Amino acid sequence: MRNKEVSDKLYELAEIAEMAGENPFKIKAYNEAARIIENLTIPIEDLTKKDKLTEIKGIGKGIAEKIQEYLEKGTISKLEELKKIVPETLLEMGKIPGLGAKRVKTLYEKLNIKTIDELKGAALAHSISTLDGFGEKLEENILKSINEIRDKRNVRFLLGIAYPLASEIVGKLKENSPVDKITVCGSLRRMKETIGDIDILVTSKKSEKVMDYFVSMPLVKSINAKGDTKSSIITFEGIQVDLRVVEPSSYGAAIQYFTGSKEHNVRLREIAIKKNLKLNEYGLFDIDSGRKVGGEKEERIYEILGLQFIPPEMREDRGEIELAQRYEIPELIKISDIKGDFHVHSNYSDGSNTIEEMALYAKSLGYEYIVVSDHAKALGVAHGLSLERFKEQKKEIEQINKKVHPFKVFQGVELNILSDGSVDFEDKDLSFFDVCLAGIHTGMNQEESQITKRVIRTLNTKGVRVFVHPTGRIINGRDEYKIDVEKVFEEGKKNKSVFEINASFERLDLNDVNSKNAVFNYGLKIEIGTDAHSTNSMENMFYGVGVARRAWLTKESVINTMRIKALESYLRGEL
DNA sequence: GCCGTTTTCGGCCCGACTGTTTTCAGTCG
Repeated sequence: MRNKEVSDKLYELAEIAEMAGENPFKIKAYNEAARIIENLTIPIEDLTKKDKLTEIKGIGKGIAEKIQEYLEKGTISKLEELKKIVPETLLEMGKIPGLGAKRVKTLYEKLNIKTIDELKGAALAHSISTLDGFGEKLEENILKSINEIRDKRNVRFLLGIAYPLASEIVGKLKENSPVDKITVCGSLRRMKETIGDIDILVTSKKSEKVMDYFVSMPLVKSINAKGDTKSSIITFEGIQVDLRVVEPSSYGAAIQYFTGSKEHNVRLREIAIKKNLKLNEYGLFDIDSGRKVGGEKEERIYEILGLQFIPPEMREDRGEIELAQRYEIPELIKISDIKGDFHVHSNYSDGSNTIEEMALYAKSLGYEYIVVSDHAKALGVAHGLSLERFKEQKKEIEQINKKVHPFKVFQGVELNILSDGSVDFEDKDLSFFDVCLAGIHTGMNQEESQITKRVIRTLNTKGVRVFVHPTGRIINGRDEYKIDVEKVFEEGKKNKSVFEINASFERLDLNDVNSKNAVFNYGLKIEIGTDAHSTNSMENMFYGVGVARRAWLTKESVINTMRIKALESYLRGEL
């Protein structure tokens, strides 16, 4: 699947075309096409072969030809031509806050500035402020930004770090300041795997008091801004938190606006225009009369636009708007649908709690079961267990199950997919377990064909049912290993394999796009497991459900929404 | 460059902020 590659190429084309001063709407079209392909779940090369590219909305004749050219020759002639006019180093300059395509172009044309170093030199020599439209202030800001860009590097925080922090702040604001309504918006509300900053929206009759308290919270490291309607702080973790106070009559519109995504909002405003309405963060207005027709409630905005309400997690303009127009938004899976955690560890391997402690904690979360899936022997660093140890474990589990009945501990195992695709134990021994999970823990640097081949061999091993953390990525830490997910899904379909959404917030693997692909294009089933190594980590289930919701999944696609009896039948292959 | 329940031509989201400006361009989200 070469979608990512093609979409990156189109983004690059858009960036360079912008620097070259091409028609802004052409650039918009390139960016739009890139984004669509990025989120596409079918391989772009298949569509190209079947000559079906232009059937995708947003891809016309021109871009289709460019994609075809790229897939065949590895280059796009238009892009190569632009590169001759625009030095690629200008793209780096464009990333400096305050410098966009227009200013970069002017700097290049008038002062022949091509690199950040040259830019710094020019700023220090005060030659930038001599240009029309450039002033001393801008020159100063450019210098400041150049110094900042080196340590900033667009940091995004993990959902699992930002979410608890946001909840804590909301709790404090409710408790200690006169807020009426309060909602967390932005990518956090959409449960995106990483978060740029935290946006909190409130209504209040005494906004100064809310702001005073907000900037004085103990977790505040520094204050960026403090005003009547907006304040902004940085916490000790380095996360920026923005707080906005809005009028109650605009609250719904503001929530909608600040939840995004940007692309989703753009589509909504386009729909509004067609209905002779204007949508902004203050409300929905009739264009002719200027009269406000909505804004207090978010649901009402969707309703007036002729749309079914769209859950925040779906708001990425990946087809959810079309679905809402047909009133076909599915009933997404909820945390309360989860009946058990499918992937936890105990102190038999590298977990820190006993099986019984894990079981009791799971019970307190309202679960009916857990699958204890300790590491098998090949993973020495995690105290992987021999078959003999698993037999001892089985005895203990039987004892615990008597105690915690009707709650049930299933005995699973997390097998290692070894470099040749075999696993820790022989095939005949796998039936010993209630369920066998398998994952890659070593040999992650192999070539794509090799990794894909070994996973396929494992999926074809009788007894192995679940493929855990299928792409191996650690967010902000390690890239996915090279694996042909399409081939693996295809093979999974033949073997009725289950794929994991690993709910550990450093992994969230499968991610939203892959999960959606697995379920909607291959009919695969998903298991959500926290991979918890201690009782508390079982709370991360919430993030896994977030990924599932972003993938549009209903509870029917997720096997650990089943009750015990149904799951037992399913694991026996009866369902 | 894309698109069409008024359109195959003429549109293409919206507002805030900043800095440079006496009415606006550029950038950003």
